[in-house]
Amino acid sequence: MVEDSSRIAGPGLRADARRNRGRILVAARAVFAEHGIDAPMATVARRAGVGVATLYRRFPTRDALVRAAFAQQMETCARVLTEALADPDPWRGFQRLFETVCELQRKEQGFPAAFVAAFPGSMAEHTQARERAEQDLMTLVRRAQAAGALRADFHPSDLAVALLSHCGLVTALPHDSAASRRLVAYLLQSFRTEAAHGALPPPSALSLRNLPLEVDGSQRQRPSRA
Amino acid sequence: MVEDSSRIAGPGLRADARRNRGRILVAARAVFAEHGIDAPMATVARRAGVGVATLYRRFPTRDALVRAAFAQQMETCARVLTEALADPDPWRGFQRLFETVCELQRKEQGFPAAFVAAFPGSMAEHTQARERAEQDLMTLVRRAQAAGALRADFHPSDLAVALLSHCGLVTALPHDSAASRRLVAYLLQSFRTEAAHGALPPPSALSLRNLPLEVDGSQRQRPSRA
DNA sequence: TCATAAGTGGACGACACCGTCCGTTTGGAT
DNA sequence: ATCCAAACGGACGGTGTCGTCCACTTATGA
Repeated sequence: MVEDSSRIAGPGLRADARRNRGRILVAARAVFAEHGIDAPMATVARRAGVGVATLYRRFPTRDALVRAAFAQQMETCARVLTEALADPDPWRGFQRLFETVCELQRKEQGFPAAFVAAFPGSMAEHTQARERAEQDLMTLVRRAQAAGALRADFHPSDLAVALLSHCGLVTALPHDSAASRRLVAYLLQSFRTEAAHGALPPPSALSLRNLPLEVDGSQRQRPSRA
Repeated sequence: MVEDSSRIAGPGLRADARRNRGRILVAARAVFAEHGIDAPMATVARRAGVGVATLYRRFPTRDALVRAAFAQQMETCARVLTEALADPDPWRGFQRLFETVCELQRKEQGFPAAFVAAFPGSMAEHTQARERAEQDLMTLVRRAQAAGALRADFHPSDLAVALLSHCGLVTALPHDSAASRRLVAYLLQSFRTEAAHGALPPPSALSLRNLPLEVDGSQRQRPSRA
């Protein structure tokens, strides 16, 4: 533990540079949460109190910034998976894993978009960590199934499906945590073996006509433009 | 039925104008499906074989274009709801409603984004239709609950939650219909009273490391920018 | 056939974001 | 105290989208 905050916020950097790097990451999370994952780089820079050049020098591409900004959350996910694996009750581990990741997505507003965007190729560095994670997940799933708690036809990819759909929900309704909780509860119940139809969290206040979204032109989109 | 295609494609318009209007709507659906809901207006115009001015004259805002482009799908949703209400078996009606809307979201690629974007305020014109839809939905839900098929603590807003999360999923994985089907099946099962854990459709090919998404800068986002 | 109003298309100015270049400032080692 | 490489910030040219304006074309009714 010789290098302390150095590792998280950049080693071999001059003191001021390291400080700025940290500020940028904080600002990035805030801005991404507020304006979506592709807010102008300049906005992040301004919020961090640095010039654009500094931002670009530290993070050459938006992708690099996004990844760095949410690396901590990604690590949390991995840690939670490890903890889940360590739980003597595999179903409880599985449940906590899912609930915790969803809670993270709900709370860290910019995270869901980053989460979805992070799945793709690139991220070559993390490939190994990912492979490990996938192994762990498979083990957890098998154990929970062997314990008779997780339905036998549950497939590990179902977790990704569930997490991605939850991402979509919290992106559409960033402030309706009731909705998120409901979805999580429903999904967990459908993953269980027995229809242990327990009590659900309270429903969302959502109705077909009252939805807290704006309509202005700029909206969520997909890949390239033209 | 005096005015025929006039109503769908613009009344009181000159013949050529009406034709162009139709072309624009077709082009818009295609472009939105391919490039996301905020592809450049010029792209739509080019694809439709008209000038930008024509596009803007007919649809002053992107929002108007989106709404018009997917009005048909919205109407389909409403029709399906009516059909569901007419089904003697309320649970089957409910199930078909959910499955059909999800199928529509899956097939009409641009539709999910439009669906999410359409919920918000504006749309004042359709408010009445919406209120009607909400009434119908509540009736359907109550009937299905009375029949003992839909769990008693199901809340109408849960349908919106389910649909929105499904939107998120198909937006993230536009080509993985297996994932969509799985989610639909899981949700329907968790809505049922008895844990009639029937067979699920085949799982998605999704894994933690292999995901068919791109990473380039332009990404899904939320409302305003700065 | 003709008159004309409705319709059309592309050029154009305004604007926002991107990412780099460069002159200035500053941390930290001697 | 001095020095310089590292770090900084803002200005700037490039690019792409928006939405309007206007001169030209065409459908339609007399």
